[in-house]
Amino acid sequence: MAAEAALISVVPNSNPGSNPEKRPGRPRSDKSREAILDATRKMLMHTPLRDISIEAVAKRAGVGKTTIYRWWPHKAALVMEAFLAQPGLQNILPTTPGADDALKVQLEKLIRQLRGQNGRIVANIIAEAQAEPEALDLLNKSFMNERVENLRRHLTQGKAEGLFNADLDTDMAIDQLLGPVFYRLLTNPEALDERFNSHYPEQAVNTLKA
Amino acid sequence: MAAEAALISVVPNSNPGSNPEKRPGRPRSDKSREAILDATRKMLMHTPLRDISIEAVAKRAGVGKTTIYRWWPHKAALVMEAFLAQPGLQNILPTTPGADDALKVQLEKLIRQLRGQNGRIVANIIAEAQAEPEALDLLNKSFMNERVENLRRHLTQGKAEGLFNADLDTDMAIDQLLGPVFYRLLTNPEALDERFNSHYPEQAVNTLKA
Amino acid sequence: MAAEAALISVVPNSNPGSNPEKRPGRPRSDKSREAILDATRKMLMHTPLRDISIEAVAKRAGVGKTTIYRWWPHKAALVMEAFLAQPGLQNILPTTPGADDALKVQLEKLIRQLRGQNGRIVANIIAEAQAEPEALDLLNKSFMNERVENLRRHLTQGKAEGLFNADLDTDMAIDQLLGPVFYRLLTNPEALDERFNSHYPEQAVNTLKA
Amino acid sequence: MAAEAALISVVPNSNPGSNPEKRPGRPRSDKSREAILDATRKMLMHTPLRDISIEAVAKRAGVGKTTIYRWWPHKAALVMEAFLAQPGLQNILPTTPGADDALKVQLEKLIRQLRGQNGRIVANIIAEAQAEPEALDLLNKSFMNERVENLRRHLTQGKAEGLFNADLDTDMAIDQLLGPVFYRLLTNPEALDERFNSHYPEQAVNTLKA
DNA sequence: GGGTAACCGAGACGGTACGTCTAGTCTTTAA
DNA sequence: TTAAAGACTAGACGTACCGTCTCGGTTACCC
Repeated sequence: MAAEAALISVVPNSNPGSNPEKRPGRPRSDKSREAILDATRKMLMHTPLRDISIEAVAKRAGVGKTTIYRWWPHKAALVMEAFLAQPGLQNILPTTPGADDALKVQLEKLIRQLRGQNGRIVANIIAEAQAEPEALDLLNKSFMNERVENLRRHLTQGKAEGLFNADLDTDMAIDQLLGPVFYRLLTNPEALDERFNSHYPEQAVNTLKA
Repeated sequence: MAAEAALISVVPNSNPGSNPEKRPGRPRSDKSREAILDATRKMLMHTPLRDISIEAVAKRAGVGKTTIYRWWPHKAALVMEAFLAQPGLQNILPTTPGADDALKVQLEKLIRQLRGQNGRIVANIIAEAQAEPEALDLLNKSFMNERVENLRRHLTQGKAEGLFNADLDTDMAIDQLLGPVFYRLLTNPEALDERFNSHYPEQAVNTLKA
Repeated sequence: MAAEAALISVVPNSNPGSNPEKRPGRPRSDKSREAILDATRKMLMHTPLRDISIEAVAKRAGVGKTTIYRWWPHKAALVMEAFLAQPGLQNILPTTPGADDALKVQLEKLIRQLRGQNGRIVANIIAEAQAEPEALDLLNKSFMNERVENLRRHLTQGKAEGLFNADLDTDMAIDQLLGPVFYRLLTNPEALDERFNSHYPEQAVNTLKA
Repeated sequence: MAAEAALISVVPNSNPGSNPEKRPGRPRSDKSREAILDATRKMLMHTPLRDISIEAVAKRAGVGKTTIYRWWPHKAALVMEAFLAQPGLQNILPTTPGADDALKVQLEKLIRQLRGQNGRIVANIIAEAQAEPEALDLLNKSFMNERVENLRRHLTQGKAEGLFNADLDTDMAIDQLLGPVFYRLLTNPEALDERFNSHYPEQAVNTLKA
């Protein structure tokens, strides 16, 4: 739910008005919107993002191209909405007592989310974002930030508790935790395997300890 | 020179035979080859990889499109050869006494190489490689591996010397060192700044210490 | 006008609906249509059909290639429409009293139309049609048939009047009249000269007489 | 045999010198020559002339492209030699007593030669020749002329015998006989059928009679 | 028997055009 | 009045051939 809200606030024009339908003119077709997102989702299953064209999405959705261009500024925005609005990508975490355990749980959850199909899609979104600076922002806002902030919270707490060294650079520590995961995702995705998932969080968090 | 050799062995057909020219037919034109790589290099200076077309490279190089397609299977392969065969990307490192210092020096060198223009290009190559599995291999073989192997050597040595914990997973440790660098490169390139360069290698290597 | 109508009914999609424009979406651009036909006509003046490329037509007309491919299935179809829709190719004949004179007039008119530039174009269309069976149909429907039918009418009438032998095979007689004209056009175009025009119709029609 | 001689004298460079092999250098390879003509013939069986490329002929014949370009100036020249040098295309006619019968026999022979596969090829050659003036000459010299001259001989004889009107224009009469055949071949090849063969020569020759 | 000349195959070269696809924009009708 | 449909210009894609060229070699003749 948090994800949904964040997404909506991020994708411009996604919901044209907060008040329920007060604007003049023909209203947006929800059928088209769903058809577009559906088509996108289905194509993401078996096609690299690079090879998905607005044109193809429009054709598959039975919709004019303009309808897509009106509501989403980039392919990246469309894909992000289609992708993130699916179940299993929310970042709801159980509350755990220790800051170190919380970090580990967060990392495990992330790795699990990035394995297989979904991982490929995220990798492709990151790739796409290299040529579309706005998309990079969108990616950070709709996917990265909540993970980052969660890590930051626990790191700060851990520093306060003396679990981690007080002069540890928090931003850098966050990147030390997340970096290896995305590095594998992008340069050697098969290495993001079960073994990695069961050892990496432990080793990564422990090396940060005071 | 090591880079050159590695590259040649990696790009298929780049050197058609190891014995000096025994094949029939008109031999490959070195002039064209250079013109193509030159044109590619120049376009990389000011254009995002996504917006560089084979067509444009051919035109700028004064060469037929076929000549490019004959020798390079992808845009990624072409770009990789053009980019990596330039000076300043070799990974020649001064020999340093301690394994920990050696690791830091390697990381600093890498960060310096990935800042600015070159960093954008590498990021774009990684992005391109997401849709072209062969290109990912090529990237690993021609750029990543020498860095990785260098780190591995020093990590192994460090473990032998008791500098690092003996049961540290070396592969994972390598990714812990490299991951954050590429993670920033891809998701927040401005963060790959001077400050990062002067603190990250120290902090990263130290957290690995026994 | 008859030619125009015939042509339109023959070229598929040329007029997308018989009712005057009720479909959604942007309507076909008449400006583009005219520009394309114009460009084609102008290129036909000085270039053999074989050397006219769709690409060049598009460029000269200031039009996207797709627009041409959307509306014309072949180069032959395009050329045929461009060529036949020009003035001087309609087959309006003065009514003459005798069937034999009518035949002569029709042949003279045809020979005059096929001399010079226009003849070359028709010859090229016939040539093009050898590799494109659809184009052969189109040629027959839009150019040949009206001449053929006119000849048939007068031959039938002539047979009824006893001017020609009653058991003359009409189809064959038509080909006996037209054949030599096209034969010269294709194998010896210079022979389609003034002398031929002033003697052939007379001799051809007379040999058919009872 | 006459055909062979005529052809050789027509295709330039086909026999590089009149004296039998006195020149220095490696002599022309007859094996390659045959392979090229064979390959061409085989491709003509099932491919429209337009879609036969020199490149493909060379590959099929196991021959360098240059070898073809060295000896034949056009595709049309190559095809003409390949096609005409096959059996069944010589125009050897039994001597018949009457000039009118001789004409009929010549026409029947021609129609039989132009039915089916061979007819398509001739049509394609005529088509090709529209864009290649030299080829038109070659076609006339190597195929048309002997038929034309045969018709002329018999027409002249017939006029002398009083069988045909003395002031009949011979050239025009020739075209009246041949025209319809080629006209059907090019614009309506299915009409070149058995029925046509059994009626046309009779009707055509008879209409010429005094 | 060495030199020279013309041939041969292979195949790379700079080009042109193909017909398709996609990007974004523009111009209608439908709601 | 806005949405949606679909035609528009522009231009890259990767492929097929064009006709030319440059190799290493071969096969004759000529001295």
